[in-house]
Amino acid sequence: MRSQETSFEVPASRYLRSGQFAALCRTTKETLRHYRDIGLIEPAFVSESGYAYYSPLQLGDFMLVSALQRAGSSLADIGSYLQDPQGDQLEAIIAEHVERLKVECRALRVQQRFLQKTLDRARALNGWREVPEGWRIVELPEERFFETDISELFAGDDLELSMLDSGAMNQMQGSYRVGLQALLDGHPERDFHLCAASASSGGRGRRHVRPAGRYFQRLRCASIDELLTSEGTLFTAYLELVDELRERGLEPLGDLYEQELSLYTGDIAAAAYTELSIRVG
Amino acid sequence: MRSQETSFEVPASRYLRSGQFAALCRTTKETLRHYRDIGLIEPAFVSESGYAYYSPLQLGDFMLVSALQRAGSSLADIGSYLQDPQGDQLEAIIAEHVERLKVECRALRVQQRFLQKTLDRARALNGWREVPEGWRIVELPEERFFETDISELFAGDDLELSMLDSGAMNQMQGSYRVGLQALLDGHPERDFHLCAASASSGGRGRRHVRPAGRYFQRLRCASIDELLTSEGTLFTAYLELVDELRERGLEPLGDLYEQELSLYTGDIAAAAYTELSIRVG
DNA sequence: TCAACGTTTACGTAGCGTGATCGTTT
DNA sequence: AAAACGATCACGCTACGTAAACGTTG
Repeated sequence: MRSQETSFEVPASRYLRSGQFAALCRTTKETLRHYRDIGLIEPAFVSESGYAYYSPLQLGDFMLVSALQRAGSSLADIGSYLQDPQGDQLEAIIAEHVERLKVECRALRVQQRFLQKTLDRARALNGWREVPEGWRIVELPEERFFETDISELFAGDDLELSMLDSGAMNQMQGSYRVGLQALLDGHPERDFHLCAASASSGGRGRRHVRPAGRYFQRLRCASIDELLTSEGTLFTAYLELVDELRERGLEPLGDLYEQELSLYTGDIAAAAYTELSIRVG
Repeated sequence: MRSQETSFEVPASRYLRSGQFAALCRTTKETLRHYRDIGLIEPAFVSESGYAYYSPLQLGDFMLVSALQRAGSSLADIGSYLQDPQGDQLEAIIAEHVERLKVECRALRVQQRFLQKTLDRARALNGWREVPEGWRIVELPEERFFETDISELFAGDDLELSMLDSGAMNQMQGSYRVGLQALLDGHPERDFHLCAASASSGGRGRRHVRPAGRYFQRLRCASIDELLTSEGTLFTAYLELVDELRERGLEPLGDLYEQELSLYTGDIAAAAYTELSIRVG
């Protein structure tokens, strides 16, 4: 347990065996062994019995490798960069990868927001299980968001897909607002808005505030078939909602909000759940 | 090019072929095909000729899949979750993965800082190429950082490794401060500090400000052998620096700062570069 | 008719994980 | 002497990528 070819005594206590070093790097022995096999990170020395010993300083090497790896380099590439650590090549590579990591970090935050929203919708849909009647009255706090007027979409003949390109990430979860007056007039399509809690910088949406208050809330289950076929009568469900309100002696006091609750849209015939909310007296 | 079994006419223009949908998802056709093979994301319908058509709505599915995947799920698991989108299982899974993404996002930022620092060090080391004399006088701005007193480490017999466990990430890049008086007394080890620009919340380090001014800067190249063997004379290089200053008629006016510039520590015999800075009149 | 695009099949690849078997350290 | 740890070898696995051969669309 002592280095043979070096000129000095190695204080053994300062070196780590593969398992310990793996724990320090928060990885496994096998990964370290793989790196040895391809000549990426060699142990500081190897004992006569074949045990590999690493210096704690080599944690820096491992961090460099794993950072470059997550930034998209192959282990082979990383190995060749490390052959000449002083070269400009490594410098350029790192500079590029710092940028990539920034981008990936932003993407991660977007994905996290997406999952959080999906989770919220799943919980909301689960919540409706305890309301077999399909409606309820709830107190909602004030909420602020950005919105885009998409009334024009219903004027033309076919759906404009270009909007999916930019900002599609945040707007995939459908969330809509219909102006109260247009709703009462029987023409919801004339004041129809897409709501998004996108980043404050994104898009040219306008701010909107949904006031706090008592809301009549209703679960709506619409098949995609219905949505695709009912060209003229796309909004009948909205109009029926107004009738339903009056039957119960409730007066609509504000705009109508619709929130998608569906999770999986792969099956084209699957049901699409949405939550309708409208402020009442 | 018309769906056979559905009861309504499909407006073909609203569906995307595999390549288009792949572009929308920012992935490749092959990935989509793989997902078809394992039954993860099926196309909305398949034409008689065998072409797969996807609905733009399915972008949501793809995003859910890729978000869960990056959070650590296998495609097989994701597939079984999606079998029952309403179940509590998916809800629990997502909740867990939101947490994992948060953690990974923090780790990514740490890795990015690490790469940035590595890049800075590489550039600094490259900069010394144009200074063959090995020293120069530079103007440095004020800099603030946190530091930990590690004088005790040099009192005991062997190096304390426990500090590597917590906060090792930010402290791997060696950056040290030696008090001027201790330096002039010939005992640098009595006032020795580890500097780290860690997150403001991290650790119980104390703040320190390096004042702006004219600094005498010197590149030092020490072999790891030297660092490991020279138990008592670990700091001779510091003391020689003070002599060197006086020979040039310069008076040391502040603490000594040492900054690691080495990139690759894997080879035990490799040289370790550090940059010494001390304020002068 | 041609370019661009699509599908299927078969096989290849990177970065490890998983035993099984054996030796080492404490 | 036992339990924990480590090494080596061979094979397996996931999530795709690639090449070939051929059909489809505009």
